[in-house]
Amino acid sequence: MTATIRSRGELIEVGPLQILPDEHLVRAAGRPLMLSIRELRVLTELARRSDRIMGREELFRLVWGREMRPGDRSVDVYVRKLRVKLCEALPQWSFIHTHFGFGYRLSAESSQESNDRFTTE
Amino acid sequence: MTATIRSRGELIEVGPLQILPDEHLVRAAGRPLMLSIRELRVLTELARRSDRIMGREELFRLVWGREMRPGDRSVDVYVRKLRVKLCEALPQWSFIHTHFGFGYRLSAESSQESNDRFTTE
DNA sequence: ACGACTCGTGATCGGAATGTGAAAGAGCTG
DNA sequence: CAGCTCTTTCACATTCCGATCACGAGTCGT
Repeated sequence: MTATIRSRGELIEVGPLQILPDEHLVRAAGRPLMLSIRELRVLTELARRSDRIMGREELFRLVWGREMRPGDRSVDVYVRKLRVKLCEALPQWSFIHTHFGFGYRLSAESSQESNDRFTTE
Repeated sequence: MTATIRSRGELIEVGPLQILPDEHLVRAAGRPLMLSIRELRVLTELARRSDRIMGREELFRLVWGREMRPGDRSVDVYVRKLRVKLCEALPQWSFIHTHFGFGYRLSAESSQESNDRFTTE
């Protein structure tokens, strides 16, 4: 293998994340992330609609290819798994944001720029 | 370079606020605001009639879908919640103005009248 | 100034939505 | 089969929201 990065197919960039769905590859600041198939699919669908809120049902339909049964927590579980791996790779960033009652939103936000409002103490 | 924001459905703009009711999303100077369902509904109804005074009863009817009982302070409470979040996001701006005895009015007014255009990265 | 009414604001409470860890099930490989 | 990884499901913990209350501050009429 050469060191040349040849990216075929779709490339989705969200902040320091590079997602190449067709190559089953995600890079966090250049470093490859080890994701399972489901994890990759969930992240990909979220990334395709980054900065927008995605309902659980919609996300489930896109990833699992069928309707979500009421009470199904699969989406939450995989969001959790992704958060853990993303936080391990890029601790100062947060990516998957919960919108209570609606769903999730993928946006690259660094903790540095968003935490400057608490000046007390 | 910001990617094109694909926004479907209604878009209401009030100064530096972008409200997308169908996406359950509000942007303050481009940054997403975390609002609850009720908060979003109240802000949306106010924004649909921006620069006009809206009575509590009318606002309550539109958001809650029923008649307001006398002494109900729900509208006030949610106006308060919205003010807090809007002020956190855009301290230089004031949006929800009280008209004593009548109701509230949504208008984007900047306290720094000079040159403070909101920066759009 | 006084009282009556309106509004601001923090607090509480129950229920619901979400976070989280782990067990159980399914599939794959040697 | 034995061991592994991934997926699904479950149970419990935690957080959040919405409704309401209480009290203080503000506003208006007299």
